[in-house]
Amino acid sequence: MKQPAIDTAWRGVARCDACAIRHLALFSDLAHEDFHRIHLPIDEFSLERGQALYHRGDTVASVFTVRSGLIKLVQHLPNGDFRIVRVLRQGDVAGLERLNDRPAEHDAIAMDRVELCRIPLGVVQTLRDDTPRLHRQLIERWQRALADADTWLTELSTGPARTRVARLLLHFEAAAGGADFFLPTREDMGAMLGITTESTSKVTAEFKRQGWLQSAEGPFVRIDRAALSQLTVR
Amino acid sequence: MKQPAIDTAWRGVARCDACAIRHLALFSDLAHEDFHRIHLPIDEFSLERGQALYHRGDTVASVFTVRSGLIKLVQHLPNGDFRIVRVLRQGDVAGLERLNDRPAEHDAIAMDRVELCRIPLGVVQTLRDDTPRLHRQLIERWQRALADADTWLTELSTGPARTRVARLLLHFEAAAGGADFFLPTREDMGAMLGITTESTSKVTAEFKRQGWLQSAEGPFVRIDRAALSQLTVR
DNA sequence: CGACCGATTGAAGGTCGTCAAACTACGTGG
DNA sequence: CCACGTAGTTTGACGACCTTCAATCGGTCG
Repeated sequence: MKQPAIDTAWRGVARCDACAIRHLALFSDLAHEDFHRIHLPIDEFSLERGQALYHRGDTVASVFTVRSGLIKLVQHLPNGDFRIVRVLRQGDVAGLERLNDRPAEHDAIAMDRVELCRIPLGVVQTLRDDTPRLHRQLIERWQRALADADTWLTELSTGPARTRVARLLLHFEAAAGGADFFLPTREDMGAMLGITTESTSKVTAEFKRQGWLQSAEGPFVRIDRAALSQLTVR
Repeated sequence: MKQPAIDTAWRGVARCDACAIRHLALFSDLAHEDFHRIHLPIDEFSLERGQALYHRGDTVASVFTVRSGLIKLVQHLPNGDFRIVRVLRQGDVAGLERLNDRPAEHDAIAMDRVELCRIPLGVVQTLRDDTPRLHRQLIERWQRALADADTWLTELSTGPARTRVARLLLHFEAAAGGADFFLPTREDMGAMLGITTESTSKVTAEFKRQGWLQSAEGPFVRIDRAALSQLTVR
């Protein structure tokens, strides 16, 4: 379960100004000239499912941008319980709290194959104070993370199990832009919803029998949005 | 239930540099000269229990500092369910999202008598870009709000009801610096914990019978920290 | 093939939600 | 001063839902 943490396939120094997901990334608003001020290397790498990007308490000198795949932020309780408090996807930044010189607050674990960029803290810190555009982006990220957190509490941790699962599926579908999406393990879904793995399995199995949840290519699924929406109101 | 929102006892223009809780407030790091740059009036006012500071969707041109009392941030679901996603106390800032020109994301309601300062957005915005100290404070607040949100999800929305109530009580006591603290209504506690008012009442009543929760002066209570801590581990 | 991991299913028991009633504290008005 | 109304708390009975424990199944990888 516990991985030694980050040390994986290196993919070479990234060229941010030619980045394919630049419009989503932290540096989306930077002007061309701003990139000349980046001296420190930004490299691309990837993680396999289950590998840790960092652990709670770590003080790595980087933040990370998710290029593809899903990262779960996990928080543990002294008694062994744990919850997934947030899921990061394409364009999100992992390790924002490091910008304040605080140790990481969660374990960050890959939910499937994940591609990332490592951005040295120094790069962000120097750019932040000079370029209002980056600055605005950072605030924006913070804002979004907080709004997400509230949504999770309100929508995904409230009501009976079937309702929560339905909301989670609708959420993932919406985040994928309405397309087929990656269905997490039952254990992970349970940890997001505050219910057991078994309960999650029973509900998803029922949804499949009803035809409201169908598997598509690979680990992807598709849902009957209308049917599941019904479950969220009652 | 629904209050017309903010319009109450005005207490006069506040003098921030002489503020009694300045060390806790948003402007704590500002130098004396910075205060001369504040032209817009900052006024003090208060709310009674149940009154709204603002509602979801509002676009008031202010943020607010809590001088005393407790403010709950409430989020509603289409089906009528709702959760309290955070509680603001002395020194906290309400309406941070307004700094990004976003409408308020919650209903902000006084849990008891609350004293506040209204800070016009303009004041914060102009100071923010010039003074790194205020800037750091803002990031700091954001960070804390996010950490709080995660804690609530992990500790207060996980496990059986008695465990959650125990954790909530310990939380409130810790936030009060170990002193006697204000015990919210059962309904509010339930809305924080994701359980019903009745369940909350049954648990707190049992705690009282056990002597783990005793009422002190007025609406205040005191707890047996050791006993309640036991409940959080099992 | 055999081991392992995750998903599924079932049975049993406990917890919690629902519904309803009684009780307390408090403020209003007769 | 007391009656009454209101709002919040407590309590109980009952049933639904969820957790727990355990077994089985399916697929993947060595």
